[in-house]
Amino acid sequence: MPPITLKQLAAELGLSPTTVSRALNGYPEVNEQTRARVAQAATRHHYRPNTRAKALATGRAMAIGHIIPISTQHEIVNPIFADFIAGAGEVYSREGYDMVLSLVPDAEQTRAYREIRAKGTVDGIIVHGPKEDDPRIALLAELGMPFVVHGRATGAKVPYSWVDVNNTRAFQRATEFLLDLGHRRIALVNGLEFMDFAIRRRHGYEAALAARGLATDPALMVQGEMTEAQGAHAARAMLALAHPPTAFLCSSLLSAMGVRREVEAHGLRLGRDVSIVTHDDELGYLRNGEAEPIFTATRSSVREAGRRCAQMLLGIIADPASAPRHEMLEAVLVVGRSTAPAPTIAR
Amino acid sequence: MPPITLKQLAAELGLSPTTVSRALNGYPEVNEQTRARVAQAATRHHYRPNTRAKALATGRAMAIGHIIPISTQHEIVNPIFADFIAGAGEVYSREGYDMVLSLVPDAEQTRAYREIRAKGTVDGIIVHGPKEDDPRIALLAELGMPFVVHGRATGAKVPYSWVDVNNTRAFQRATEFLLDLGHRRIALVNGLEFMDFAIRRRHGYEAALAARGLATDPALMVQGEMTEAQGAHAARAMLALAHPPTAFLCSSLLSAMGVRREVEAHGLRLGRDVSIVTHDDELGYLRNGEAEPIFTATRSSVREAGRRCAQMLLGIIADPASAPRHEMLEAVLVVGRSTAPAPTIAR
DNA sequence: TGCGACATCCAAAGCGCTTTGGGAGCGATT
DNA sequence: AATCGCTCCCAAAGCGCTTTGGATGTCGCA
Repeated sequence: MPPITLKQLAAELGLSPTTVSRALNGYPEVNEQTRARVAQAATRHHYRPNTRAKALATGRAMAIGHIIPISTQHEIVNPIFADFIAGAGEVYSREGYDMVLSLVPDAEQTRAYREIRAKGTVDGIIVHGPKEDDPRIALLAELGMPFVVHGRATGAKVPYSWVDVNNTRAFQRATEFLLDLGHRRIALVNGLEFMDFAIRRRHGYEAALAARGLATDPALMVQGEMTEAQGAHAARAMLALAHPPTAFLCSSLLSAMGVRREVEAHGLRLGRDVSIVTHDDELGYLRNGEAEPIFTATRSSVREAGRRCAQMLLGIIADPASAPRHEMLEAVLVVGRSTAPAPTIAR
Repeated sequence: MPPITLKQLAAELGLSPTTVSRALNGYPEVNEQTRARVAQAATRHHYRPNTRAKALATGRAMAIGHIIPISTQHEIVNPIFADFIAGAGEVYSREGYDMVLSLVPDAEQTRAYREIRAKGTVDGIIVHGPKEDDPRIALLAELGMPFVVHGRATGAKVPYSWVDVNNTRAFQRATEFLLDLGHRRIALVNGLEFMDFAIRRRHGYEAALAARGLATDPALMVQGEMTEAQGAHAARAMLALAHPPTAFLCSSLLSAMGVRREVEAHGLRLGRDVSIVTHDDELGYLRNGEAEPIFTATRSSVREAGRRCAQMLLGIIADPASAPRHEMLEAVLVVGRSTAPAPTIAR
């Protein structure tokens, strides 16, 4: 049994489709009594307007697109993503929007965005995982499609709307915190540094060191996929150095867990011999402790970022002519049990 | 500049919309030469048929819905999900389908599925995270909407299509493996046991023990969210027992990492004093080692499951009258460095 | 009594596409 | 020369909704 249509509903009520449509959409030119009758019949039949037809008639798809770049070189379909989606999804379902995902191979991005525009399945787009000089931004701007970037793209020439965490400041702050504890050999276990966020994190780290007159040491800086193995590998290599680091700054909880494992495998104690500060995205299934954090961390909810992005995009769609919007989220530095003053006795 | 329409394209070519449509869709009643002209003009203008209009005309939305239940009690928006989506997404984009996600609070499931059906935004649905006696299955069957369940729902009364890992056999096999190594005190760190997969895993574990005439010990069985903390908590409690387990069977790599941490914190050595076998979903960003596995594991790619689900669903949509389909994926037992014969000397 | 104002409803067009039901043109067949 | 059978194209209807532009009826007021 197919779903009931507006026309059928109208026929049953002895009304015209016009009136029923108006009644349901709250237009004034309909008797309140009739409106009530219509509403009642609608709920009785579980009537829902067909989205495709409505979209065609109104020109609004009532859907937002999330385009996930998939490349052979790295995984963007990552732990961050699920939580971000969850946050954005909350907003969409509250506002009656659908969320459509497209996985697009890196090579076909231009074609894909064009196509999505032409197909008209979505009213706006959220851009994930911006890289330095990301070409997608200029493309979307040119296509005239509303969009919000989660993150920023250093080097973009056109203005655009974004929601981002202050990665630079967060990592600068974290580095300062470790410096204040007396650490001088601080390692950076970063994400892939063609990703914008990773670039900014490194800048923050470098700025903090520079402010104290300290030079960076390439041997203490790695970049890569933010996995547990990455952390373990990095720590293993660095702890074997003649001058090993006394502290690690990690880009994700997973990396931090890898570092912790290797630190402990070396017979060192975390939060005494070695300190770790990590960035914590507050992922649903990867918590940094409960009430009290385990790792000292720069904490910023990616789910909240998802909510903000979604909200901003809906705002832009409602008022497309408005100026680009920006929202900077500040990460808070929460102190856990993974940091302590630098050991004074040389190891 | 709005995207070009069929009509405009036809006008430019001096043809009727009918002919252009047929040319583009490969119908035979059009001159090959004209078809070529049309095709060329189409690509030149980046023409893409408007999905909404096409959907309305054909009655096919060319989209698949993934409904993610969100409940207050636990997170289904979990690490599994991103990888599953990635797998399914591959198939969809290859076949020209869109993927639409809806986050639906547990309480509103019935309403939500009805609504999705009536709105006509999708041609089929993939059901995530089935629970015991999951009501969604009967509901979808009644609505006459094509669907495939990722997993199964013990106790469902109607026939339905599913793709599932043989969780029972996997955990039975893993338990036997540990028993063969001489372990007698084997702990089970399971997922939440109202989830179907967790129930089956427990059954497999119990069956293996029973087959050797061993009783289960409630003190060695926990269930919960599969996080690193869960593993650590469970291990801490169990290692403090008078008769601690010599082996752990974990439902996820994260739990296993938690167990490992606690084991090492107790000064025990993994793969000598204590063994761990875990289930490994082969998540993109949570790898169990590289070439050689770190943990001995029952391994089954959730991304592959996503692909299979998607493929099956498209098959059902193509032939809705066909009988329900089933696909059982077998997990392989891969041996890593986390298992060894049970220590003979009592600790 | 007549007229404008208002409230309430409806017919029809249109969104961009597919699809049914022809119809014109043309060479081949009888 | 009339007919048949193709090939190739088109007009028009329809998918389910919104929206413009009336139509009808009722009421108040001069």
